[in-house]
Amino acid sequence: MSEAAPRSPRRAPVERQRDPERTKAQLLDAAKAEFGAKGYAAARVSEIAAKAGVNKQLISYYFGGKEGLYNALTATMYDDYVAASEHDMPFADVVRFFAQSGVRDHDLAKLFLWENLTDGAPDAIGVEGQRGFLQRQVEYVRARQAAGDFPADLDPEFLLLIFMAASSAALALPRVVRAVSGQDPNSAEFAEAYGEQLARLVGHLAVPRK
Amino acid sequence: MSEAAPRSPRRAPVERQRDPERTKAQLLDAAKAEFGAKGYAAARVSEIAAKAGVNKQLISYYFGGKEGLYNALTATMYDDYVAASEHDMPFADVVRFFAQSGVRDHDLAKLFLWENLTDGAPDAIGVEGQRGFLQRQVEYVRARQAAGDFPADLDPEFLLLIFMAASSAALALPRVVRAVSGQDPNSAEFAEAYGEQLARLVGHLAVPRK
DNA sequence: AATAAAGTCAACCAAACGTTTGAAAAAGTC
DNA sequence: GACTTTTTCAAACGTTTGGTTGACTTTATT
Repeated sequence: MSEAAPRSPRRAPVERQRDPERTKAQLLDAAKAEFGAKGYAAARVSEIAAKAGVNKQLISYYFGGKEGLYNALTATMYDDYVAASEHDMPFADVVRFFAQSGVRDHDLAKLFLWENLTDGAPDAIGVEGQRGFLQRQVEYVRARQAAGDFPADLDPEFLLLIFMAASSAALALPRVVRAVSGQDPNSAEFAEAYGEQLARLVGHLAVPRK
Repeated sequence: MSEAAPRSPRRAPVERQRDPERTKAQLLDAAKAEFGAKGYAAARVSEIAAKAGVNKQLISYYFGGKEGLYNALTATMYDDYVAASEHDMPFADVVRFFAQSGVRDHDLAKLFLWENLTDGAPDAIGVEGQRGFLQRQVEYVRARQAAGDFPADLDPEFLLLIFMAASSAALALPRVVRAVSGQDPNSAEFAEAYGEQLARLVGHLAVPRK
């Protein structure tokens, strides 16, 4: 082991033993998993720290405690959804997209449901981004309705609500899913089949052309 | 005050100072409110006892602790729903019924959602009653489909899931409701309007007669 | 009336939890 | 290379929480 390897001409990016950015990212990741799985009250900071592989004190150091960590997490929660609002797909596909969000990022989707069920702070952070996203969706539904995708006597706002709620069945009502269909609500197969049925239902709402 | 009132011939039911049944009922009521509002983990037994107006020790005495109380509560949770399954109404009305369950018994409906979101114990109590109720609903949807209320290419099981999830929008996604419609998701007006829209949507799915 | 049983409560306890403290090790600066 | 700041950790702390103990009061039994 005495002969040193020839010094690599291109410096590999230094593997820092200590890296605050990496540590924070690890904590946020672990927090998403823990909060998503158990909700805020049942989540344990020790568990988050263990999952992130760091000392639990760093939660206080970087985020000011459990609550601060939760806030930091939910503040950026809707960015993914907002990013996906640059669509040009038929509404049936949008619904499919929603229905599979539980498969794409299970923890995030569950966190979203916890946040809604708790519904404690009406002035929660990140709501303005969420609101903008939702408003855009409503406008989109309205346009689709004008194009004949939906009957005229249905309100676009309610239509969006109905299909967002319906899309979250696998995560919001897993026990009902199991009892009714016998399938595993978390499986990709179920999400696929469920999204397909939802899309079909949307298709049946189209106003027949004269 | 010396003249005694003429002894009432019909003995009024004795107002007992101590009444285990009444105490238990008060605890169960308070538990439903507390668990429904905050979920199991965030619920506090002291809070439940205070709300019931009794000493918290009685929770251990009668139900064997917090968990026992929760189990006793959820065990009878579906009785109301099961009782309502003696229906003969069109599916649109069933959907309206679902959509307003959050107004009829807000705590119970939220408890149901907590229970689903947690989804910890797959062998939870009371599931057999729930399962029976749901199976009956599926059969009902199937019959309605045969009668032409739904297109043939939609699965009855998925249809039930879709509309159960959609019906719970006000409770499961209150923030989305507020952001999209601006209305108070807990108001009776919203439940009314939302149920109406859901019913209309169901109506549009009916297969046109030849 | 005496006695036993059941019901209720205030005070106390042990465990769990999030946070704080104090110090060590690494990274940055001059 | 010395000095400062940043990052990390282990241990201790104070608080909260669900549960228990033992006494007291009402109800039932004889």
